[in-house]
Amino acid sequence: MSSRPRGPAASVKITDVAAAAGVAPMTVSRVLNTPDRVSEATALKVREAIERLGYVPNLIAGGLSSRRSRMIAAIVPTIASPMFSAPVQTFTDVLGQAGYHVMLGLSGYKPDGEDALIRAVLTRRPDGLLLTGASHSPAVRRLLKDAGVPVVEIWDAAEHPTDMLVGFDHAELGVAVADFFAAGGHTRFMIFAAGDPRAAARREGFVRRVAQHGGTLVAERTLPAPSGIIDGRLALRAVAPLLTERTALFGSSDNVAFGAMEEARALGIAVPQRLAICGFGDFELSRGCEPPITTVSVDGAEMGRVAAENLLARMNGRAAPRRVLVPSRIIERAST
Amino acid sequence: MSSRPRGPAASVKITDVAAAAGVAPMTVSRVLNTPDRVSEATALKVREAIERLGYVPNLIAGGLSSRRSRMIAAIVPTIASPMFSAPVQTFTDVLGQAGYHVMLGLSGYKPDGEDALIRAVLTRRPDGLLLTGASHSPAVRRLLKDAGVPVVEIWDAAEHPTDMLVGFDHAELGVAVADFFAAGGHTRFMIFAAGDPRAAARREGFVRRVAQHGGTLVAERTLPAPSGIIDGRLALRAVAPLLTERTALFGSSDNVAFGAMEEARALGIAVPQRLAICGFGDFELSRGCEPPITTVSVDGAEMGRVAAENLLARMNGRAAPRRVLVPSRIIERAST
DNA sequence: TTGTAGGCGTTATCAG
DNA sequence: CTGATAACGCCTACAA
Repeated sequence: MSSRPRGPAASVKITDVAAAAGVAPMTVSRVLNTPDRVSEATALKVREAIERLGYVPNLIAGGLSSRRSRMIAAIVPTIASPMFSAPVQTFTDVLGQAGYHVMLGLSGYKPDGEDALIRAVLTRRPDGLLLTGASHSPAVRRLLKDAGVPVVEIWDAAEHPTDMLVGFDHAELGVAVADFFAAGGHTRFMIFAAGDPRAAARREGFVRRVAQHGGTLVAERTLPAPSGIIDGRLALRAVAPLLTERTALFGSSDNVAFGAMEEARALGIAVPQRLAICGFGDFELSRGCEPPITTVSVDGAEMGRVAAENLLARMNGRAAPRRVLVPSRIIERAST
Repeated sequence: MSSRPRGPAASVKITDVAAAAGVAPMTVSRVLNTPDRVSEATALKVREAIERLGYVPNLIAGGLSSRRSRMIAAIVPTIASPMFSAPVQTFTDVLGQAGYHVMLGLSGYKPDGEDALIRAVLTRRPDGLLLTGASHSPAVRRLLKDAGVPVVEIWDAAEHPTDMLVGFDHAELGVAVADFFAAGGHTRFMIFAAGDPRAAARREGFVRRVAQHGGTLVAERTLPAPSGIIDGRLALRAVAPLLTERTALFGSSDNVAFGAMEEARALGIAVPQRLAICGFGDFELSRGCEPPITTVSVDGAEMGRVAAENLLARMNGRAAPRRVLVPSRIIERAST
């Protein structure tokens, strides 16, 4: 570990600016943080000095003193999927505009990845936390409560969120897709579900409802998380021999659905005549491919935006809803 | 702005642990940061106290004191594209394992987005910076030099990087694609290029080489950045009337190439017979679709990994290469 | 191997 | 509206 000699500008501190402007350090601080509490004349002097010296405030010091880090941690399984990159993108944008920075935590899909990450992240004293899903270890829940940090959970709809939640019910969504297929006259069903808890919930709802409709679950495959196009292709290839009659497939994501569709084409299985396909996520792919794929749309970007706004409200001492359910809806396209 | 009363655990500080363990605060610090300089016996006592009190170290305070924030800022245009989400993903993973956290900065595609972001981010005194591309405003270059922070630039191959660079030459890559098409006997060419500087460089190399081969540039379209599947479809539809003879198309990304291919199918234009298509990025889509699309592979994940490692080397006082060129290669598939 | 003193750069608080 | 003072919680540097 080498020590860290910094360049000239980084060593300019608030006292230097204060001296140069002929005011107290506290006045410089005010110019930066609460400009309306400073006379225009002194503010001008101070800003000139800041500019001239190339002063870059040190928010580490500021954070220690004020006990507000102005940082938010966002913990998602991965940003490789639009499922999570979309909310993180808008979350970061909205908070950035409010002067907050986002620390990115990637927990992967191992259940214990999150624990260590949250523990590590709390070390930075974030002013708020974005978590994915609402099922966390008891240790984590206690840690979060002790830390007293506002938390917003997305992509899930637990009855009792840790703190705040912006999400939807995956099982319900699975039910809706089963109903949609049944309304289309389907009696034979398949599902390709990824191994993560949320995909499992969608599967559970779907399978349960299929049974209620008296339908036949011809086959189901569990895919790795996160699952992709190739996973969808392989899964379809594996179940292809069972596709003797008209069947409805619910894919774990639009990528999976697309992969299944491409493999069906390669195998000469007609979509939607012999195989009807519904995806999940409304990725650009599902409406850009040919034929476009029916999917369940949940607005990830919107989830990120609302999560950011609720967190901001909370951090500014305002109230924020504990539980926001975002709408999900089936977008019917040519694949069904 | 409300003040921030924290829970019980957050108020436990190193002095509390020290008292509970019957040692000096400095000893607790050593147990945490340089365990080998502490006897096993005291380390045990301290760890027990940490556990019992639920102590969560405050890295803000530690950072102020040590002048090392253990944070790295990663600034990319967006994480909505695999182009950038892949390197950010591995970058974050590798640094996370080394005890660093990544602050995410999304600069968009407006040229001035980066300036403000870098300025804001330096305020946190990051120990290192990841930037996208190597063309930054003079103001930024000066700011970075003054800050004395290690910087690694990815996705580009400027002759004189700001500090370190892990990338490749986009113009050269455009040339290679033109050569590849020419070797396939093509004489008519098209390109769909996004508006960002790197896509523009690929276009420049491609167009230049096409001319050198005496080929005809039948058409070109500039797409918005970031461009997607739909952009590719629309662009192809616009130029379709010109596709009277066998033509080779270079797309700005695999998404664009895929969009073009789907639109061609919809219009009854045979791929690859009448229209040969090469994409860029080797996204999963290009090898998962039917037919799979020829593409230029650049390993974004690898770029992120190397960038992280070089930054780590530098931060630990070791030497790191100024300029690493990662290989790009054309992966030939059925679309050409 | 462990402890002591002092300061990192800023802001809350109170006084003027 | 402006200033003085005292933390914020930890680590560097030195000493024992």
